[in-house]
Parts: sequence; structure tokens; C-alpha cells
Amino acid sequence: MTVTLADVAARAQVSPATVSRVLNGNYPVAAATRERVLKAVDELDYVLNGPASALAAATSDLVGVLVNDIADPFFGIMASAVQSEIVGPGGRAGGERLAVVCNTGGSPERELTYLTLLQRQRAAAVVLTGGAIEDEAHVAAVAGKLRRLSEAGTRVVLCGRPPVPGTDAVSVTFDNRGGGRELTRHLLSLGHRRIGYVAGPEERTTTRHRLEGHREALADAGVTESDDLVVHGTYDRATGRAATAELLRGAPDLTAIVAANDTVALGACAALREAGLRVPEDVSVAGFDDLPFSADAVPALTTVRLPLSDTAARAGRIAMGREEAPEGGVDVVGGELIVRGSTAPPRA
Amino acid sequence: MTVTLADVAARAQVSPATVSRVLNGNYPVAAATRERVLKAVDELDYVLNGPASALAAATSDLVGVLVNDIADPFFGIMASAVQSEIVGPGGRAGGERLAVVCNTGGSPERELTYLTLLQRQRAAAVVLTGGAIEDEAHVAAVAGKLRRLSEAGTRVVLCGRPPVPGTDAVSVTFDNRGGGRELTRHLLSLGHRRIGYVAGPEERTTTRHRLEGHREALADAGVTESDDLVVHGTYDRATGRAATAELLRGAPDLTAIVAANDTVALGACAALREAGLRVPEDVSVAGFDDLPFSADAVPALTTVRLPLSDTAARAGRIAMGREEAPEGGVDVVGGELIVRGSTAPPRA
DNA sequence: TTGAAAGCGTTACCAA
DNA sequence: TTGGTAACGCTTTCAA
Repeated sequence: MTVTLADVAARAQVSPATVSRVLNGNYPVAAATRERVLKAVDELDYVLNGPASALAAATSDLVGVLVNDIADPFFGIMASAVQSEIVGPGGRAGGERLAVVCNTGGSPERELTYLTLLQRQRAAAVVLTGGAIEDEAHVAAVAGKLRRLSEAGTRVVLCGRPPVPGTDAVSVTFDNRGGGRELTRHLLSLGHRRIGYVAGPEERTTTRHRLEGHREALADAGVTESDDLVVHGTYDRATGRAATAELLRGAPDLTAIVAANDTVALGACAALREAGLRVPEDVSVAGFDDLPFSADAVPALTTVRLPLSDTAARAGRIAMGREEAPEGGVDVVGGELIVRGSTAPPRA
Repeated sequence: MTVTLADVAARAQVSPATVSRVLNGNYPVAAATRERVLKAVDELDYVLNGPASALAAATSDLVGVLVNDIADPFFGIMASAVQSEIVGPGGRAGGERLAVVCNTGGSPERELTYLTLLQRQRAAAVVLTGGAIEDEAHVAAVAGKLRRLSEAGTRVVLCGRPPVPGTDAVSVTFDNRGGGRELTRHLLSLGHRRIGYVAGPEERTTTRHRLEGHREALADAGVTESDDLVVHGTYDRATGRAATAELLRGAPDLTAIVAANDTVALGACAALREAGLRVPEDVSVAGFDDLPFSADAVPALTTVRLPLSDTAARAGRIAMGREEAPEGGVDVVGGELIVRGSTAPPRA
């Protein structure tokens, strides 16, 4: 019924072994023979059987990419960058790799499930993106999985999340703490003192680091008026909106809002608008990530631009063994402060 | 080195066949035996070999999801919805399916490559999302691929793209023509006559259908003043910005802009702002898709809300055989006109 | 440079 | 309800 290697071999008058060698291109084959094989492949419309190939070779062409939320452009951009790097020359079967984008939804269980699934598929590599969950048991479980994956020959790269001790997973991550510090320092320099902070979910590395940066900046400046203006939520607009409304209720006098990321910042802007406040005339808003649309959406937004695409691409290349891993297995990439319109000093 | 089914069987004192049956849960096994097997699995930390399983069963747990641009929330939302439907009970090996999100970037070649790759993986199902490319040769090539996939037992579902004749691919698609018609009709009813149209890429079904709707509305109203105000581009902000600037250059008197989708509409808003025009006081803007952020980003935007998530979820269920295919293999889902602030009549 | 053949780890059929 | 055992289609030594 379906065409197999043997069929191609028969038609090309060679052995199956030869066909395999031609297809994988990793072994010398006489030019004439290769031609004949390729012709047969074409004529029979042969498509390699991936599972059989993976079984025999003990590795597949699959590369897993774990993201927290595929509907969030932040992760879409990273997934896209990884994907464009993993296809390429080298590797078996025409060098075509398939990215398996796994949407964990930020759930620890699903994260582990997906890692198991990828282990089951004998994935060639796995890239984990975004902040990690800081629950101790979960961290241990993930570490165990990553160790097992490595042992099985799967390359593991972390992108935007801190290294996992006890594993040989390479990590290229962002300087969230530094970015958070810069953002708040910038607002302070304009004279803001009552600064609301809409943080991400608790027990998330990104959340903690960014918030730590914020607090460092406040402490450095000796400002204490903002200490109670922190609300936690998820990384979405609804949170930004609700949290900002809550902040305004408790502190109608705040003059600036720092959001966990740009998506949240958009929600914050919506809440401010609903409260009859203008951005940035009445309240300045700062975000994080600099998603492509944020500039158009809220021209006044000040943000820290993380090199998402470049960093994810790099993670992809490392996962493919096409770029060397950073010294010590970790590299921390800084973000760039983008000051747009929301640099207004506090309203009188 | 790595733990296999046989190891589990030995430890549980049963045959490999029995272990397989327990794991797949699709065959009666004595409760006591099952317990013993599960215990052994746990103790050995056994993980099924996916490729081997797929080879033997002649089908894998992989489900392909083709998207044009994974960084675009439009597709992220659909991918997310499909993914949440394909995991679930039934199916082999614990019922865990892996969604393979393939980012075609709108390229015909990559679309075909990915279909081949999924065919190679013996994917259980494939969901193609977003508008289709209308090049004749490419349509034929895709049809061929889809036919071959079906023959191999892969279920094929189209979501947001029109049916492909000659295949048994099921299609749940959007009423793009109707939506386009409504949008323009709405603007016309407000008195607008010079309406710019920023269309998507040519030779794309979504582009054509939405534009056709726009033209129908104009024709129905006997309006000819907008006939030359159409510019084509890609589905991104940059296009929206550039195309709008171009439209403004040729027609500074236009009072409304219809964009191919919300992302483009955001770019259009940016261009208007740069031209010193306000939305909607000076120029009304209409979009398509109603992405979650558009309301926050541009409160004035009028749009046609497509039930992205629901429709994609349905496509996922159909792909999994958990919901019946629509009558005749095609269902066209309408969009809802959301009128926000951009309902201003043309400026005097 | 090519061929023969032994796996790779499951599944599923046939018996028991 | 369980076991034995051929496939499944490819890769990869080992020989030639």
C-alpha cells in the first residue's frame, strides 16, 4: 500500500542500505547511483517513515519548544525565532526538523507532561522559554526530567529562564532584575514617588526578578512611598486592568504604574482611561518586553526592550549545536530602556 | 541503558504484550495485573518509545497545526484552542497528543514542506488555519498532499480557510465576505464616502473575500468614490502604517479606513496619528478579527469579531473525531460587528 | 562504493 | 485474560 524504502531500492536497482545513505546524505554514494535513487524516490512519490527512522536511529527530527502562552506574542516571537533556526542543513533526512510548540499555559503539571511527551518522542532538542515556576518540588521534578532528557541525548536549552542547577541545560536568559531597576529608576528621576507596580504571578522567576529590580531602585533612592503599591496577577490584559483599578482605589494619588510586561501595561492603560486619567499626562505607564504592537497601541508607553527574537534564535542554534554554548552554560542578556512619551513628571 | 517495555514486563512478570495493553488501556487486563505493571512502570521510570510505538501502530500521537504567523495572536489563539482540544481521553498511550505547530510564514513552499514532514511523521491529524494561497499550481499541490494524507489515515481539517475540492478535508471557515460587507456598510451608513481599504496580500482567500465584501457594499450603495482607494500589503502593522500613509497621500480627503485585520488597523492608526489625524474624530478606522488587545489599544476601533477560539476548538474536536463534521464537509461561521468609538460621521 | 542482515521497541494477531 | 511472536520500515555495522 504505502511506498517503502525497499520499493525505492527495488526500482533503483540498489539495496535499501544505499537508498538510506542517499536520503541521509551522510555517507559517500556514487553520483550515478544517487541520481538513480533520487529519480526513483521522485517517481514513487516516496516519503520517509519518520517513526521507523527515529526508531532505528534512536533519535528523531523533533525539537520541542515549551511556551507559557502561545497566544501571547511574547512567546510567539520566541517560538518563531527558534523554529527558523532549527530547520537547516545537517541532520538526518534532508535536514528538516519539526518544531513541536507546547503550550503549557503556565501550569507546572503540563510542563512536566510535555517534557515526558518529548522524551517519549526522543526529541533531538528541547527549548524551554519564559520564566520558571519557583515551587521547590516542581523545580526538582523539572530538573530530574531535564537530566533524563540529556542522558538520552536530547539537547536542552533554556531561553529567558534561569539555569537549573544539577543539569547540563544551557541557559540564555534576560536581565530582568536590571531591567526592572532601570524602569523604576527612570520614573524616579522624573520625580515620581507614588509608583504602582502590577507584578506577574508569584513564584515565577521573571516576576520575582523584575520586582526585585523595582524594589532595589526604590531602596537606592530611599523612596518608601511606593512600598505598599504592589499587586500580583497573571501576564495578561485583564490582570493589568483589574490590578490597576485596585491600585487606584487604594492610592488615587499615584502618578505612575510599572507593569510586569507590555501586555499587562495595555490593560493598565485601559483601566486608567476608564478612570478618566490620561497617559502620560496624568499617569505614566511603563512596561517590559516591547512587543511590536505596543508602540502603536500606546505611543506613550515606556518599556524595556528585550532582544526576544535574537536571543531565541541563539537558543535555537545552540540547541542545534550550531553555536557554542556560553561560557559556564549561562548568558544573561540585558534589555534596552525605550523611553517614549510616558516620561511625564508627576502631575502637580 | 534505556528502559524498554521488555524490562517492565520482566519486572512485572508478564509478557510485553500485556504491558502494552495496560499502557494503551484499550484492552481488558485483570486489575491485579494492571496494578503490577503500573508499579513496575513507576519503579523503572519507564517512558514509552514514541517512534517505536508509532511504527508498530502505523500512526503517531502527533497533530500538525499549520499557521501563517505564530507571532500573530490571531494564529496563536487558534493554535491554543486546537491544542487544548487534542489532548484528552481516548487515543493511545495515555491519550496524550502532541501538537506540532508549524509556522509557514505564509510561504507556499514551507506549507508544502510542512505537510510532507507531517506525512513523514504519520501525524494523526492536521489542522490548516488561516487563509489559503490562491496560486493555481500551489492549490493543486496542496490538494495532492491533503489527499495523500487522508489516504494514510491522517484526518485533515481546515479552519478559517475554504474547502479544497477533490479532497475529503473538512472545513470550518469564516464568512469573510459577509464581514467585509458589514464593516463597509456600517461606515457608509454613517455617511462616509471616501473610504480607504488596506487589503492583505493578493492571492489569499481571506484577502479576496474581505475585499469582495467591501466592494459589494460599495456597489450596493452605488458609491464609486472609494473605488481607487485600495492598497495591498501583508497582514502586519508595518503594512497598515505604510499603506495608510500612501492612501493619505493620494486621498487626503478620505474619512475612513478599513483594514484587512486588526493588526493592520493598529498600523493604520499609527499612520493617522503621525499625519496629525485623530481617530475617530478625523478618520474612522475599522478592522477585522477583534484580537484581545485591540479594544485596549485602540478603543475607537470598529471591528468584526470572528469566533476564533470556538471555531478552532471545533476544528480540533473534528480532527480528533470527537465531533461530527459539518453537513457537506463545510461550515461557514459568521462574525459579529463590534461598533466601538469609531462610528464618527465624516468630518465636515 | 555497495550489499546483507541484524537489530531498534512496539503493536497486534493468533493461540492457549 | 494472557503469552508468543511476527511484523512495522529504517539504520548501521560488517563484509565484500
